[in-house]
Amino acid sequence: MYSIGEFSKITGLSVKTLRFYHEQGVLKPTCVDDQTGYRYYDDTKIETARVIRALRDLEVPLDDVAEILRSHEDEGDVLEFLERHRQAMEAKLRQLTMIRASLDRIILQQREARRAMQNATFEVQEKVVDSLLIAGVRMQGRYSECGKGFSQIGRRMGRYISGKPLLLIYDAEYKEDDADFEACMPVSKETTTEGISVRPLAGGRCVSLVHLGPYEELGRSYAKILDYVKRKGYKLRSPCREVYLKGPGMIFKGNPKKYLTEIQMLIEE
Amino acid sequence: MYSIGEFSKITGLSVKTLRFYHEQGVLKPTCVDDQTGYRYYDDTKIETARVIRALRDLEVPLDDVAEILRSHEDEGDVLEFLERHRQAMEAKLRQLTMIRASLDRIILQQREARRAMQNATFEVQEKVVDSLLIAGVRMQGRYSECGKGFSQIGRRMGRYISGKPLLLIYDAEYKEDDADFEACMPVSKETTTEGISVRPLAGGRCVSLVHLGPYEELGRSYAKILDYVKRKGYKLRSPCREVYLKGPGMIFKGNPKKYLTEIQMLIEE
DNA sequence: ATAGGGCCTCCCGCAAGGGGAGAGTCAACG
DNA sequence: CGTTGACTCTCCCCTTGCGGGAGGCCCTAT
Repeated sequence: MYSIGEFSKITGLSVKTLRFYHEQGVLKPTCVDDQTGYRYYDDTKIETARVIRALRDLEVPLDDVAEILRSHEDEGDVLEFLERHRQAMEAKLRQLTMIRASLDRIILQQREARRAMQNATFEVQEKVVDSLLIAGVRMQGRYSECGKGFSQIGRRMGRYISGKPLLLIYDAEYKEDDADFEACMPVSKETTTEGISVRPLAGGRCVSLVHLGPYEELGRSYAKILDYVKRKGYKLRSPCREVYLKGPGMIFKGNPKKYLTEIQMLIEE
Repeated sequence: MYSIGEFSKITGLSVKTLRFYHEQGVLKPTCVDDQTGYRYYDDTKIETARVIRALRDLEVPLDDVAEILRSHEDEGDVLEFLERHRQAMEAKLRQLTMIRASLDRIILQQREARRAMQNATFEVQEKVVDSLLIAGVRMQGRYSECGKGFSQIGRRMGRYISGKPLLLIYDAEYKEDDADFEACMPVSKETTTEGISVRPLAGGRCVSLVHLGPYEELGRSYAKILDYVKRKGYKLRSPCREVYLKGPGMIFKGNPKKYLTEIQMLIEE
């Protein structure tokens, strides 16, 4: 017979834990001294303790452990128990996997936003953009409505999004209330989804300007880039693009004064 | 201004949760009526509530949420916070993955044991065993020591184990104290590991007998199978094999009277 | 006799709320 | 103006699986 301290050293379960297991009826001492209340364990309890440890290491709830130990005679019950527990673990695992994926997306997004902030010159530049596969939702109305389109794409294509959201603007002139535009996300996989157009978007030479500040002040940057285009005598190819390098994130709305938006206007060569 | 019930419907956070968040200082009402203690929230709190929801959905601890909201000005801090949180989630995920793998192994083992119990005839049979890839630890001493070898293989090769443990017995005659044997596990991948020999084990025609009962009684079945071999005039090929169809499991020691052990003796053709 | 360690019970704490009791408040309806 | 039903308040206990500590009893050795 072992005292609780000795038994604790043998099994690796803390004294507190052993008392708790006694209270819960999971692992009862072989005998308890009436006078002193001292708990004593014998050798057969070592095996029981090992079983409990094994099950707890598998994160089986203590109540279930107790039940397993009670109906231990029939090994078939245990199998079904374990299968149910596996289901539970699997569910947790799926949830954690999704959380990790979300975190990865958010972190990547933040990192890119930070890099974009460092690289931005806030001057008109000429560059070549690659063609890329996009998923888009064409909309009419106010630009402020475009969030709906982005979230629709996010819900349907979440796993395949591979870049910054962008807006294609089909109007030749600025319209406030009845604009014609398309909310787009670069995607890595060509899937067919109702209401969402997945297709390649052609690249080419373009003039580009990164705008720092809230969307209401985009007009200032448009003026700057259009002035540049006019001086150079370039001919524009519709639609014009806005790439949201840094905007309201998935968690924080952020500070609009720090939003970064790249205006891209493709030109004919 | 919204009452707590209205705000609850707007944000999807329960009234209880809102009161709790107030108590924890995570989301304070815009004002509280001195007389009645009623909490009132304004529109700006909706955004805060959304942020909290987003972070809680990512299982960020409430204390961290509070800290994030306090130091919300600097978005860089948030990024590091999220990276740390990702680490934590990753650790949990790894643990869960290991638990799931263990559960899978145990469940599969139990299922196979059950099937083996149903299929066993307890008569000597002749059959052909396939060759299979094994990981083995050669040992000298008592058979009861073989558990060490199996657990060593389990620790090193856990992921690749693809079948029942088996023992190769190199002695020509029965030895008690100084037996020469090898604890083996079928594995799916040929890896090199110190102290463990991974190699293919040749198959072939063999006589086989499934033994039901504790290992101490194996002698009875050995007598039976050797008698059969002698009557048939077969010539045996060393080593002899014991396959542990059902023995002490990873959780339960089980009932030795229900242990199933298959004795396989390969014969020359 | 006393000192030191071991053991006992009882209570509080953790994370993130849920459930409910008992009492006070608000808004609408007759 | 009174009442009623819905709403809200605080306070307390519950969850899981223990850990920490207080205050007190027990055992053995010197």
